[in-house]
Amino acid sequence: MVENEEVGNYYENKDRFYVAVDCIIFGFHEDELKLLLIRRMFDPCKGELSLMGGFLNKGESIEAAAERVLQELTGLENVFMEQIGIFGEVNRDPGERVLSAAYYALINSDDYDKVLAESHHAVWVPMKDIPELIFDHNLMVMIALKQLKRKASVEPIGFNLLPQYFTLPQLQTLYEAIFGETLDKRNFRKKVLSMDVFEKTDEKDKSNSKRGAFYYRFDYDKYNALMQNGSHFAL
Amino acid sequence: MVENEEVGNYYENKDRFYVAVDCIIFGFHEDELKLLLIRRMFDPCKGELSLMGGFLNKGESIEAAAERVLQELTGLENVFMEQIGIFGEVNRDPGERVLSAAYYALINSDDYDKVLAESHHAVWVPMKDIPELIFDHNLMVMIALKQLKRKASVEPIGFNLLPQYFTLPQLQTLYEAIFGETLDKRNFRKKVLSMDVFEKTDEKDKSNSKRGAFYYRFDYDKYNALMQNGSHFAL
DNA sequence: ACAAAAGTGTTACTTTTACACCCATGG
DNA sequence: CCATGGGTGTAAAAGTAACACTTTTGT
Repeated sequence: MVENEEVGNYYENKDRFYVAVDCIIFGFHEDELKLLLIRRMFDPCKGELSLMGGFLNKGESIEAAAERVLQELTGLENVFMEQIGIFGEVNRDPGERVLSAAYYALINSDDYDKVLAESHHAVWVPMKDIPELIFDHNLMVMIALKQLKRKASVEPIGFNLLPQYFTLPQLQTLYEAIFGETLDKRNFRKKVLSMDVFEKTDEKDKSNSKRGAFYYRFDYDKYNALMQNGSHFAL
Repeated sequence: MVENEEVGNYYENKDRFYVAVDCIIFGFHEDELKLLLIRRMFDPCKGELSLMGGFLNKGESIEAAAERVLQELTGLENVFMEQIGIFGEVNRDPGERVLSAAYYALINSDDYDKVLAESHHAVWVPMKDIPELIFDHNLMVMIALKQLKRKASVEPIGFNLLPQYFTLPQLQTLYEAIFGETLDKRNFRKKVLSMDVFEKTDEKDKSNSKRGAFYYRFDYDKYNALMQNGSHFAL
């Protein structure tokens, strides 16, 4: 018995579902990897912490919805985002059946619209202090972190969490935070610099030491050129 | 202006969407990696090739829907499946707006319900000969293959494509098919056997040579035990 | 006897890890 | 002048990649 042999009315009497997007927004501040969460001032789960989310609209692609939701909280556009999947357990949202497409985003935690974020009661929470969140948001965070680790070990996406100019000690601390392990200073620098996609500047950051550490910037052009030729990035 | 400050009726007047699941079903036969596709005997796109799909039902998790769809075609249960993401471009399905969650599955291409598959006009197509499929199914296939490669290099999932008993030459051919590159016989065997999760039998497969190759089987218990102790699989 | 696939070790090379001291500067 | 973080090279170890001949057996 092949149910589909019927003709026409293919979409008739199929069920339709609410679809949300939720954003796992990573930032890096005070040597820690953090998430931008919101304190919900609305039901369901008023007063609790959750990821920033929103509903998918008619005529809007899922990716566009994720970008819109991120922008509604941070004012940012053209941010590095990656889908981690759709979450569709029947009772994940106790209020109504809602499917949720989760995306993680990497932002520079100095450079976003703080007033806008404030209006959503947003707070930065260090990864190691993430409390219980609503629904299946803790699961989403766990998977996002796993995917971030994997991706960061294979593509230079960490820079999205730093300002344009950054020092090597900063970069190392960032990667230590992402991978959750300490790295050898000399080996780290050796590897990073051997990629030849960093441009050293003459400026120094003296906020962390008397001597000061040189600022570098990531050279996207060099990087793209290398990628053409089958090179491979790995940290 | 924070749109969400309103109370109650949270889900009111949000849009609802059709949600489908599509299965990228991998098999391995005649030294080739293949996909199980269906010739559509129904609209839209009647007569064309597509992935096996189906609509998500009320009260059914997305994962359950994927398992059901796979079973509708193959009769199989408890199959290795993994989500590759949700596809939500507005016009991906020209008939109606439908979101689709894509899953890939690994099955043993000798062991499924062929009559059932036949009734859906299913055909095995070698990966290298995949023609143009409907909608965004080619994109899904591409991403599934990428994910399969990555996963296979880090977890022993290839066995799902083979019968319980298999020979090392078979195993090697499989991995060559997955990765799309030839592997050194001695290095391959060395690595595989060094993992100590294979049990050699006394039986030989003589279908490919006069001498015959010993059958092995994958020992899931040994594997799980090793994984507990922080070991790491990689091919 | 021979064709055809199965099976088997060693060496060079590349990558990864471990490790300790001097430098520059503001206070 | 000294405390603090920034910067630098080398050697051992592990892992990966390259490579050729012998074995078995059905025809």
